[in-house]
Amino acid sequence: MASSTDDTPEGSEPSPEQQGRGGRRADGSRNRLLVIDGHSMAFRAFYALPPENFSTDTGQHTNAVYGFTAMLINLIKDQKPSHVAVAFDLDTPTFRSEEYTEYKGGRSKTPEEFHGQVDLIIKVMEAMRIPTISLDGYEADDILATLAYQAAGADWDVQVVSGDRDAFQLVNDRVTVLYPKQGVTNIPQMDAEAIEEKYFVPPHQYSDLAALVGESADNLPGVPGVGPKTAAKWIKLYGGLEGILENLDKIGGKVGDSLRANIEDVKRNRRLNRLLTDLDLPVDLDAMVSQHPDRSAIEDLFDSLQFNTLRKRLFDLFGEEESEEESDEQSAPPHVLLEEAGELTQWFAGTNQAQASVALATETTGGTTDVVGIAVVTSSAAAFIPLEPLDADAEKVLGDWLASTDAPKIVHDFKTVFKLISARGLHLAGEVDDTAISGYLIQPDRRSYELADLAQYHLRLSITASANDSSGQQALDLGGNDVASPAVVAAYAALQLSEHFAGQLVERGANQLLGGLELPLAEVLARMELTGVAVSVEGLERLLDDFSKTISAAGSEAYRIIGKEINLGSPKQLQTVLFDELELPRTKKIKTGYSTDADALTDLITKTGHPFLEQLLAYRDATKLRQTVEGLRKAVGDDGRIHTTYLQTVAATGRLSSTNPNLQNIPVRSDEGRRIREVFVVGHGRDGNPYETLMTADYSQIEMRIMAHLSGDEGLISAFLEGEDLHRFVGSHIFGVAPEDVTNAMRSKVKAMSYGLVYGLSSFGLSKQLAISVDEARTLMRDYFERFGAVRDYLRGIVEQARKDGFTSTIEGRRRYLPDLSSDNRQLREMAERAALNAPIQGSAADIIKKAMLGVDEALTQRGLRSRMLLQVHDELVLEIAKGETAEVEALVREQMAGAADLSVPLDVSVGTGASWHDAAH
DNA sequence: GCCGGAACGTA
DNA sequence: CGTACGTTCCGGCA
Repeated sequence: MASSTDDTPEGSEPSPEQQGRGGRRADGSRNRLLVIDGHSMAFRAFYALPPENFSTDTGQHTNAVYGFTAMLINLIKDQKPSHVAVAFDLDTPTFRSEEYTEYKGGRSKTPEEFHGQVDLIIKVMEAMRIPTISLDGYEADDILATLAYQAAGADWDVQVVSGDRDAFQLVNDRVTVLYPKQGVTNIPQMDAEAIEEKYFVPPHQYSDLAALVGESADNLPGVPGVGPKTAAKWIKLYGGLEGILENLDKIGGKVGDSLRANIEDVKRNRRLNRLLTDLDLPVDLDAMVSQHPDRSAIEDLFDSLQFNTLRKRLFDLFGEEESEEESDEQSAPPHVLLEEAGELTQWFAGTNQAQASVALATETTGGTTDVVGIAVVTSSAAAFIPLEPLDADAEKVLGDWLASTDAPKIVHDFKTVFKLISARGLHLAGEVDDTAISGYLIQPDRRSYELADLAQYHLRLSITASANDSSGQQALDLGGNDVASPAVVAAYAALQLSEHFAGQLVERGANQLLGGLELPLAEVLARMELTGVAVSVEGLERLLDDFSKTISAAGSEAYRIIGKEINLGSPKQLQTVLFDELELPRTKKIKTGYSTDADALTDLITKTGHPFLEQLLAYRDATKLRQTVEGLRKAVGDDGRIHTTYLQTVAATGRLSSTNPNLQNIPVRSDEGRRIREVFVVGHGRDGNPYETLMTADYSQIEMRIMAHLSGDEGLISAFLEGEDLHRFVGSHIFGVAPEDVTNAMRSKVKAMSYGLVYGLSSFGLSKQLAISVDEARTLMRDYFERFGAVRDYLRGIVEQARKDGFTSTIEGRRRYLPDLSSDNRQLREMAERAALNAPIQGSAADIIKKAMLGVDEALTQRGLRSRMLLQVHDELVLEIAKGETAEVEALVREQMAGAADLSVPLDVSVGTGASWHDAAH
């Protein structure tokens, strides 16, 4: 606890001008209370920051929360209060509104975007351990006044933060008001002098002045014709409002008449604007002592609010004490150093069969990361094995243990660990848990599965440095704890986490998903990543040239047309040219103005035919392609292959994602784009032997098949059983024509709708996509559901069930939690509903191809084939086929992919081969 | 230097 | 007012 706020300085020097011993801190300085009018400052923040720039991806606006929190952090930093509290109004009537029903009337309705933000601010305050106070029947201002009165009485300094001028009456030599001038960053201090300068009266008479002048914010009309100057003159002359009332008849002129005519209003104003200082508050001053934030609560909350910079600023503010406070928790369990074969053998024998958590100590130099040591922690022992140096015998003992399937291991991020140690020729097996994956299965929509984050969240355990980022200098010092400690801590944390997760995995029925699918898949993915895919560097360079030519041609033509050079990659500059200078019709509105995306531009072309648009689109296309190619060229490794990284814990539905580079979004839809697939080619083995061909194998219409299976719709199922063109089949039923009479237009409508259903498409969305009227779209959907009613029932049931359970499930039992299904924010709720429609389908497809990958890998290994899997693109696998293995591999791939799930419809797999990815497509 | 927004590639 | 991703560029802000 922060000792600086200890307010009982017993044993220390007594203060000279004691008014009460509570008024002093231990170091002799006065206590300083910061109290904030929550609502008024939340509103200020709300209007200072545009709501559209501050919202979570679930649609909750956070501008007021952000602004409020930022303001608070700044205030704490600048003012260094020893005590902090925030007061809020309640929605209930106050004595003011009871007396005067129009009180604060005439205010425009609270904007929709403000909704829910006060609750969030209160949550932030809880996480920051700052008391929030509200009192039935009273306003926040009265609470502020009471607190200011109490604190000043105890000889504290008080700062009242409020956007309400009534607070000025509280100012005295102990109390100042921080009154925001504009926004929430500019909050000047109003002391007695400042108030007198501005309103010509001392603070204790401000309320008299306000009663005369009126306060429009509170809907309190004053005396017409009387402004601050006149009011101040009277106040000075008669010593205050009381004196004025006694001398009413002496005041001459028109304003005097006006005053007499409105004197009841003035009296009422004065009654209403007097703040109460004698409330019975549920919290006393000592409870407001400034505390460190609840770190894990802040982490959770700021995660969901998507506040990243604020999080840092907040922790920086409390930074020093933080590390001190938690240093105990961060220390590694005591561990032994194992350096010789004998020591290793003995230690591992001692921990035989116990689940052992393994973590690496690594060192990164010039972009490459090397393993420098391995930490092993069990429930009863901990060891660290430095790899540099490690003699051959000892390395053999270690290698055998790591590779042993009989030695159960817990790892965090198995795939990365597997890849790192494989660079040293070591193999990792026997894994029984990967805490990153467990964490993901339990909570698939987390932002991060970093060990430190999970440990903090689930265990309230703080670990500072991750095992992976010991700095170079320390890493060399293998004798000390510098390298060992973070790795041992990491292994320790993973062990604790694994225990913590075990029960939850069982509860959720996720054990099979972990042990039977994700864990073995992690190793398959690791090998795919290590293998990489061969590319033709010359091919990439040729494309770079070609696309560059297109870019400069389209660019200069575009510049010629508009008569100047702008940055065609800047939507902002484009907006100026298109809508201000060329005066083209406005497109759909976006946050920053009007859209210039491809849809909007195409639309403009049909409307105006302006030649600039065509060049712009060509320029955009070509730059996008060049970017892709450029990214690929930079990613080619020394082995002439591109090694992507698959992320197994990112997509909330259970899909993989691919990064660095992303090989799951290589163009395929346009001719020019497909040229990029030509540079992905068949390559050589590590032994230098060439492979024979690439093979692609993909599921056709897997999502619609899953939809047919899950819904049990007889019509859809028979479509797949008959093996007919799905969209033609569906089209023939909806439009009531023979399959062969389904036109292309009909087919594409049906296709769009079928896929749209998987995403929770509305008739509005469908109409936009197909450029038809909403009416026509609605009819189309009605006909569709009339014919395939079980689909509609299924989709409805999904959302209902999910609302009841709180989650959706895939065919393998993978869950996605959707708490927003019961949100009272419509936008949030509808987003969650669409996610609920999609998650079981997209997720089941992910389950299926993951199972297929395990099957294919296993079959390849079992048959001793050299052919290998290279890529996965959601419903497609790319393999590299060794000489003479084409037929056998094709057969096994078909078998494994088709057999990966037992659905009520067949899983159709199409396979192609060729020298390039493009040629292998079918 | 960081971060959000816009745009666009894939399934 | 259609789900799930990753990357790049721009421009405002610190």
